[in-house]
Amino acid sequence: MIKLRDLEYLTAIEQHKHFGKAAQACFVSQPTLSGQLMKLEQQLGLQLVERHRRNVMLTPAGEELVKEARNVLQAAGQFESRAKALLDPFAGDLHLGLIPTLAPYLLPHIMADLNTTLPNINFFLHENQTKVLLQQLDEGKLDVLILPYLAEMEKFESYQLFDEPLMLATPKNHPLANKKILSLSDLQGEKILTLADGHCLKDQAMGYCFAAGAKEDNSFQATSLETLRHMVASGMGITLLPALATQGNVASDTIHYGEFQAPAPVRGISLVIRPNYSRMQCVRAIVASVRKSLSGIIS
Amino acid sequence: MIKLRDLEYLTAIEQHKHFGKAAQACFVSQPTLSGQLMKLEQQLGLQLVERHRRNVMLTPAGEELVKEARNVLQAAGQFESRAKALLDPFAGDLHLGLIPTLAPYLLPHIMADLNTTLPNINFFLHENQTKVLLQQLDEGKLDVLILPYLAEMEKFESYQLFDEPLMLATPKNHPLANKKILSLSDLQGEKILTLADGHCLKDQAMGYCFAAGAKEDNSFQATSLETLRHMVASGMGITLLPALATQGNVASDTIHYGEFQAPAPVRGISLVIRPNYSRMQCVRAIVASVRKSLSGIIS
DNA sequence: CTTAATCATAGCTAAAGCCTATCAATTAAT
DNA sequence: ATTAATTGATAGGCTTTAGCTATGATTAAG
Repeated sequence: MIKLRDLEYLTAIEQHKHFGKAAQACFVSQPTLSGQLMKLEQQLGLQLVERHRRNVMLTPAGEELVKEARNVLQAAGQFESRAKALLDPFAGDLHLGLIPTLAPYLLPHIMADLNTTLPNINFFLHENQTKVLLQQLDEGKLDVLILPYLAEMEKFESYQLFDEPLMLATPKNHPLANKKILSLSDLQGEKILTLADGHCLKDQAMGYCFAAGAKEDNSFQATSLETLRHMVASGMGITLLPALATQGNVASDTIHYGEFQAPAPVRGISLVIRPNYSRMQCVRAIVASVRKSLSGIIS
Repeated sequence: MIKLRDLEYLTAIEQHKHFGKAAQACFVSQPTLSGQLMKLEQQLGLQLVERHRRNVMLTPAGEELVKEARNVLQAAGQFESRAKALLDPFAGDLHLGLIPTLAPYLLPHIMADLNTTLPNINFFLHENQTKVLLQQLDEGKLDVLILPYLAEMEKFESYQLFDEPLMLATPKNHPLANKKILSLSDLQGEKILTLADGHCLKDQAMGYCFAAGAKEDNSFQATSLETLRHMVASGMGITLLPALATQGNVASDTIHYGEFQAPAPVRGISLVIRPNYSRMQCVRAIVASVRKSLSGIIS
């Protein structure tokens, strides 16, 4: 296998037409350069340099190969400079995955600060259900997930970001809308509107509801939180909504969002990465940024 | 300095996503590839590979650098294949220098065989006076000279090709034209037409003439052999012409070419190269070819 | 004839690449 | 659940090689 150093020696010879000066330019001794060049010639099986006391000159083959050598060295230089450019741990593309019940309500709160603290990161946002996100994370298509932590994620590495309370969404005229102090047990006997299968929010919310003695309203399954919200607004039932989705006074004239007393149902939002993920500095910065952004919004 | 082998390891990892298989593809052991790749990462200061038991994947930086690495390796491959193509010692360009008093008369005899025996050599023909040719040979602008050997060429390497006799060119009606047996001493008292200064033929011919007691005709100096020949044809004098220039019956109706008896004046035509010239096989082939071509023409 | 310049040679050292053997962690299977 | 197999990392040792200094040989120049 050819060696880059030898190509440097060859081009130096071409440049200086003098072994001593060429060696000096390569920061090696003259015998070293002489020897390596001879080895190169031997390896290639052809003479590259005509050696005369007063006048070193390249053979035609040498001239030809110097051109090729310069190409190789230039490519190698580009490799190194590209590597140097990639050295900045806070630069490059980063693919962030979020679930649909979180993305539209969380992103407005966090993107501004993320773009400020990591100005050289290009964020690509991917919205998908948990199962898909985990698959894509594992495959390397995604770098970072932000979603409710589940036990099945233990093979990954995760950082707790914040606990998002689940609020009770009821029509304004619903009996529970007036209850000052709300507890899960108040749900006993209620029928709860739910999201479609596959949304982890459904599983989580219904987990709390079942435990409290509520039932799923099987007559309907919403495919998005907004659909769910509109169903509540039109008086078709009640449901649990994550706190971030209740902010901004959306439909606040027709829907009442009730807060449960402790222990309130929550979903623990975490940042999830592959173990050994290469850009830990970046991850730490994201964790810090998101926690900071959320600190004023969710206790 | 980056090493090409490391780039091969990197691209192999990218291809196989598996250390063992990548190592096998590179014909090294798995620990070797692992270690070298780690060293490369350390050297660049950035992680290129995410290592998982089931699933090796490249980091974004790794993906970027694999592209660069392939560029480098491709350039290196081109270097090697170019070197291989240059291996043929009987191929490539060859710059041949000849003097004006030889080139037009010799080349027709030798080029056919040269092109046959060295079909992959491109001959470039350069016509100049000896001094210029030697200078250009020394500078590497020329590869091979064919000219009369002079003592000042001893710093070069030379191969005797043939001895070219000098003939006496006289007008048909000149007294010496009828002499059957011609010797140098017959020139005593004659005035000899000569070439311009700088042509080595002048020095050689006049050397013989002076020794024989002839004189230079200072009233005129020809700038080419053809001019000289025409001057003889028009009866302006006599001169010595190299044998090859007298062949083909040029102006044979007005000029008589007389052959000297032994020891006849000759010029020894040699092939001259730099010592250590790289294409000796080629040179030997040329020497053999020229000798062969001339064998039937000049004893 | 001597001096200076220049490339090659000799002998040595230190580093680097590579190997085998083994470990540790994970996955798959009995 | 325990065992077997897979896979990348680690340890230790061997061999090659790139590099050095010192010196030699040859040529050009004063």
